[in-house]
Amino acid sequence: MGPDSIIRSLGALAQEHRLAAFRLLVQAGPEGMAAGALADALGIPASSLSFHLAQLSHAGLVSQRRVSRSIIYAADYAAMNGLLSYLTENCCAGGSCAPAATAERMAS
Amino acid sequence: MGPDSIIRSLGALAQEHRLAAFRLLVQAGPEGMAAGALADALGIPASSLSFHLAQLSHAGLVSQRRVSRSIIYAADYAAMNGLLSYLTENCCAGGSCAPAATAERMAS
DNA sequence: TCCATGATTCGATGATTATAGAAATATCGA
DNA sequence: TCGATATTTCTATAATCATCGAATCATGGA
Repeated sequence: MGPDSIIRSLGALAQEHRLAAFRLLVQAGPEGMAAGALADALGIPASSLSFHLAQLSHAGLVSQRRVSRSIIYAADYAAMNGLLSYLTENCCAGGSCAPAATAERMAS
Repeated sequence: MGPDSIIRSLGALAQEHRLAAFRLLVQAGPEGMAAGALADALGIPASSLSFHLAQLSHAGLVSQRRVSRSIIYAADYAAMNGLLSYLTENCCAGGSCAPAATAERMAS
């Protein structure tokens, strides 16, 4: 996971609607959510959402599969893992800013 | 740390020169680095770097202090911690994509 | 085949971001 | 005070990004 891919991922999440969409997909779990359901939940036009989903997809943060007429999007946990790993290893002075929440979860 | 601040932080890091600058600052440690030294290391004009540092600063990811004629920038580990915490808690389905690297570091 | 549905692509527009030289500001030493 | 140094602010320009209606594409049912 090179800096280029990291920058694409960061850029993909650095936008109100895309961050919200990704959070919804994470909540939705591996089942994912149809594009239409996402557009409804976010209250934005389908064509706008499609633009944003394309960026998340290009960054590798979401996967998509067609089920009948719907296209179902799902968060890619491995990609998110890669992003967090990069940030932790390269932007954190040897873990000195590893989130406490993660530490706690790891300990339990 | 609300979504607004998170988006600013993500956007601040989602750029080649800014990500590189932030990584250098993390490597530099709490002592930080002068703006000029950063510009040299990155090979970009001072005015361009100043623009980028302003964004990192606005996002709260770096602090600055004047020492004689130089302005020394330093990474803000607490802010980075906040960003990682948010991503882990809101974009990670209950820690299912917590980076292994963090887990290992926590265990040692 | 024809129509309705779910979604993407196209196209135009406005907004934001990146770049970098020139000018301005702040500090220090002579 | 004057000049040199370190940095930022100003200004203009180019490039990228966001929005959304209209047109298009894919699928399934009558």
